Amino acid sequence: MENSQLKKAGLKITHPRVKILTILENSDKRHWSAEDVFKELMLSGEDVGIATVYRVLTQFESAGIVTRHNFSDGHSVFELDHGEHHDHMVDLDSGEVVEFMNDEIEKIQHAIADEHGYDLVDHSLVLYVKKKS
Amino acid sequence: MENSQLKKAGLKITHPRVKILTILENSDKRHWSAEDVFKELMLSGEDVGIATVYRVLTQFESAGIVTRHNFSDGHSVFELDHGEHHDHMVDLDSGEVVEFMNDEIEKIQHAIADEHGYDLVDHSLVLYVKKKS
DNA sequence: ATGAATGCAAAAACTTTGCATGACG
DNA sequence: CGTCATGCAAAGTTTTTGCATTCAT
Repeated sequence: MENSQLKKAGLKITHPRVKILTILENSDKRHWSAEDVFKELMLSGEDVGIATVYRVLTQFESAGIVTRHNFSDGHSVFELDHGEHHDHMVDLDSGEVVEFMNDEIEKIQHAIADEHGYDLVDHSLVLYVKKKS
Repeated sequence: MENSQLKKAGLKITHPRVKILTILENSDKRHWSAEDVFKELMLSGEDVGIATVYRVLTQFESAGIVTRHNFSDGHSVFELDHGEHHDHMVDLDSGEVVEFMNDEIEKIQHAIADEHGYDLVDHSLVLYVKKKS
C-alpha cells in the first residue's frame, strides 16, 4: 500500500502524504493540479492546507512518485509517474489529452541540446490538434 | 515605419504603442518579457505603466505582430513574429533562450498526429537545458 | 523527546482589471 | 468632441515561505 511507497522514498508516514497519494492512485483522473488535489481533500473532509499540498506534491516529484507538467497557462499539473516518459497531444475542440511517446524525437532533442553545448535536463512537447475532417 | 504597421492592425497610433514597437524592432534582443520592455521604456525616460505594456503586448499578439511564449517558470516572453517557425531551448541557469528548428522533429510531429486521427494545428516544444560541465 | 511536518497567513512573482483622466482621430 | 487608451493602484492567480504548533518515531 501507500506506506511502503512513502518509506521507500524516505518520507515520514504522515496523514497528508498518505491521503494525497491515495487520491492520486484511486482515481481515473490522470492530471491533477494542486487545487484539484486540495478540493478532493476537502470533499473527503480532510483538513489539509494548500501549502502542504504543494509541499507534498513537490516532495513526490523529487521522489519520482509524480511528474510535474507546467502547462502554458501558467499552472502546473501532476500525474503519477509510471516510469514511462510521454508527451501530450491536446484536442483543441474537446480539450481531450492524449499521451504519446516517440523515441526518435527524444533522441533528436538530446542531439540538438548537445550540438549547442548543453545537457538536456527536461523538455515540454505539446501538440495542439483537431480531429481530421 | 511603425505607424503603418499599427494602422494595418487597426490600432490607434498612441505613444506607448509606437514606443514599444520601436523597441522590439530596434534591438538585437529577440525575447522580451513584459518586465524587460517596461525597463527599457524607463531607461528611455518614457512614462508608461506596466499595465499598459501588458495590454499593448497582448494587442500585438492578437494582431499577429508578436508571438507569445509561455515558459514553464510561469512568465511569458514576446518576440516579433517573423513568420518563420522555430522552437526554443531555455538555459535553466542563466535564463538565456536559444532558438532552433529541426525538420525531422516537425515531420514526426505531423506523422504522430496523423496516426492518432488528428490534424496538427500547432505545437509547443521547449527544451530545458544546462551548460555542459 | 526531538527533529520533521503541518496549518495558517503573509509574501512573492506575474498578470489583469476598475476607474478617473487624458489623448487620438 | 466622443471614444478609446492610459496610468495608477488595487485585486487576481498560482506558488512559496516564515513561524509557532503538532506529530511521527
